[in-house]
Amino acid sequence: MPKIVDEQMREATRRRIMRVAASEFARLGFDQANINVLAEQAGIGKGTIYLYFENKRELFLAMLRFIAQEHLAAIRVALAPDGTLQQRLERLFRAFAHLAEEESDSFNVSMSALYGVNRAFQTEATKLLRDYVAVIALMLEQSQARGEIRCPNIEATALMVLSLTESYVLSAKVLGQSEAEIARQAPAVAALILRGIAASSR
Amino acid sequence: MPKIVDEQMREATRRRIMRVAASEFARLGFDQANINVLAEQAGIGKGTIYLYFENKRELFLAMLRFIAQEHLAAIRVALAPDGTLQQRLERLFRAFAHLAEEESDSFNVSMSALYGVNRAFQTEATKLLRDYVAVIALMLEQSQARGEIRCPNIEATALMVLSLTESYVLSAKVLGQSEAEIARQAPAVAALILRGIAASSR
Amino acid sequence: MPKIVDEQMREATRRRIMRVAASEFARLGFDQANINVLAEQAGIGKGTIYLYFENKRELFLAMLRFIAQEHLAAIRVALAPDGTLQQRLERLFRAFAHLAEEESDSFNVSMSALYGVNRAFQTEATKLLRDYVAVIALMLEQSQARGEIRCPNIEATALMVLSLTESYVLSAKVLGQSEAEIARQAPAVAALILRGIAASSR
Amino acid sequence: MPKIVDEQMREATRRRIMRVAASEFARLGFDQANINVLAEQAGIGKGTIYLYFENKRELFLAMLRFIAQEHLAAIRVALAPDGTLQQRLERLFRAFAHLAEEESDSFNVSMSALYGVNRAFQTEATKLLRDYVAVIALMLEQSQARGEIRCPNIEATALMVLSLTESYVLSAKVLGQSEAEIARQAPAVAALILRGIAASSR
DNA sequence: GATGAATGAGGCTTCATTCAT
DNA sequence: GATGAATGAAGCCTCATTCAT
Repeated sequence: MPKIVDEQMREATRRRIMRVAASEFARLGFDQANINVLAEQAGIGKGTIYLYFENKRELFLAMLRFIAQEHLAAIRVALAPDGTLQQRLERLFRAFAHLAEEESDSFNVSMSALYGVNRAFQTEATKLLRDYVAVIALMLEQSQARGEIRCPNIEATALMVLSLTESYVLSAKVLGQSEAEIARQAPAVAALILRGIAASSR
Repeated sequence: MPKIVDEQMREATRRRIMRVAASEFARLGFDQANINVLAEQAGIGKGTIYLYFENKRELFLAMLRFIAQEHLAAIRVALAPDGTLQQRLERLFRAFAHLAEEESDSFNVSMSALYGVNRAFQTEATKLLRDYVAVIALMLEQSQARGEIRCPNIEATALMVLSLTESYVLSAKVLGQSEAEIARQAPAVAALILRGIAASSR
Repeated sequence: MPKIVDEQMREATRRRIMRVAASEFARLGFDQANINVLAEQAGIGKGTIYLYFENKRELFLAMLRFIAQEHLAAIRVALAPDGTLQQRLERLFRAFAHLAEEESDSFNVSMSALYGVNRAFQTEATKLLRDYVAVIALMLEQSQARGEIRCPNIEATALMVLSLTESYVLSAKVLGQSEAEIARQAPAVAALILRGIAASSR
Repeated sequence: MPKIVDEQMREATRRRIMRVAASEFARLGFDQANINVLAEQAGIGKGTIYLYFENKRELFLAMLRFIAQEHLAAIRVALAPDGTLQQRLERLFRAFAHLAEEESDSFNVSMSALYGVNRAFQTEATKLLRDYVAVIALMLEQSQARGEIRCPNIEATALMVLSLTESYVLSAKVLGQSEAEIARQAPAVAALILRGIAASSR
């Protein structure tokens, strides 16, 4: 029995559904997104989705976790312990700018889940937010260990870093700036953050 | 004819509906919010809502504009030209922290419209975002005229101020911090912003 | 007390409502016609209609009887005992052609009530149909008394006269003929009927 | 795949819906007819109707075309080139009398669409009216070719034949005559028409 | 008497979900 | 396992009617 192949097939289909779901949910929001259309775009039958996900809500949550993992992976790469903190922050900013442009679907869905009103998903979104904060906190701890900064409240600072980075990118996008334009502001934003950290530690 | 009284009555009802609508839309999102429930909570008949608003969408937009005005008024008060720029930024931050706590419904709805995925309202939300940015830009211009700062790109800086303030409050709230806790961070955040402005102007 | 004037006023308003009702019912049908619009067109308040008619249905029926009376009056004039039967039939045909053109609202409403599916009004419509038939039957009796025709079944013949005349005009109108074009066919149709009567009496 | 069977099933359901629709629309008219009731009577779920027809209006139109086809078929049979023109006209009259009795639902709906006020369907109804006229015109042409009649305006004459036949049957029915009673008048009506044609051709 | 703001029953339609094939 | 035809709950909105002014 080609058990492994089947398992791979199954996982591939799961991902295809989630990929399409991200696109549709980003385009229309949770309620307006249509399972039938989604199935059609994934090239499978309506009923098939229910063989992979219990219901629409669970599909949404699975997709949310899936893209959060992808984003976290991208963030981890950006925050690799190469170079100065300033450089790492710049890479983080550019990573977000890139996600917002290249993975705008998943970026939008993610933002919407975090800051959107749909309380049905707030619990899950908060968990994801904590994951993001944790990754950044890890970087700050490393920098502190290296003596680059002195930071009394790592968690709050990590949150500050995340929220500034994220929301700056988002606002810039809403106002119509291109990825290149946004990326160009990386040094300034990174510097802003660094000084902020320095300031708040006094 | 008690024309004036009637007009006041009508406006009062309009506002009651929008207030309830803000609550429901904040709790459930646009699609899940139910006009029947909304009417019930406003203490009026189902059909009555349609005497005040053309349809659900128009009600949402009217409510959005209404709370944006209220928030803008609060922001203008916070940014009154008293004290130093640092102090004005602190007041701005506290004003947002206060809105997020006391007017959490309208704050959530507003955030959701700005950053949520519901593209149906993106055009309107962008307009409102520009209003917020304009008010902050005005303050920056005043500060520049006074020689407090030197700021090559007022608009971009205003956006930075807004997005940092807003998203910091939002994230802190999502992570469970109280208004008092958040407000305590006002000086640090304001300082962060100020240094950021100084940094980016060099 | 200006009782009489008031009574005249009241009757005038009643007629104005019915006139507007005929127009709206003809344009949209019973269900699609809107009482609010109707009131507006009649220049009175929504509630006022209910001071003159118990409800929408009763308004429709009253209007139906009212226009039937008008049409019957026109038919009686056309069938005045002047000239030959052929001439009277021609006048009848032209009267219908004229009604269909000049009073197309009431003509349509009338036809619709008679032949439309809305069984809610069929009883009343049947009564009116009998009135029409009776007027024509009277003419046939007069003609028979004068020896113009010999007609074993007056009622059936009257029905035949009415239905041919009416439906011919209606069909011609549906196919886009003008009143003048239709009226030109009066002699032919009258002759057709006359020969038909002669034929069926043998 | 049982493609053919499925296709037959689908067509059967489509027809069952249209049959029930004819009944309900005939009983209540377009607006008063209720999709829920209709579905219940067809023994299917509410939503199922929308798998077969886009909306209520389209269902009505489809039904209208469907019964028009059936009636046209019956008319064509009646007008088969057997016997004299008088005989063919008698068969036409009896066919209508039969339809009015046996298929009273579809007959009523058809009449209502043709002569009712619901302008929403007037365009379609006019098309159908032209089809009826065309079939009769064909017969008249054949008769003319055979030298049975001389008819300068075939179309107008066909319309005359149709409207007399149709409306005579309809009126008789409204006045409560049975199919048998109506059918008995076939020779008289046919003769009437024939003489009419002869008269108008002179 | 006249008005029109308020009401809420009612209906079309959508769409997540099921289940027989 | 995959499918999609069928389902029916749910919701927006209209409009005839009422009634306080």
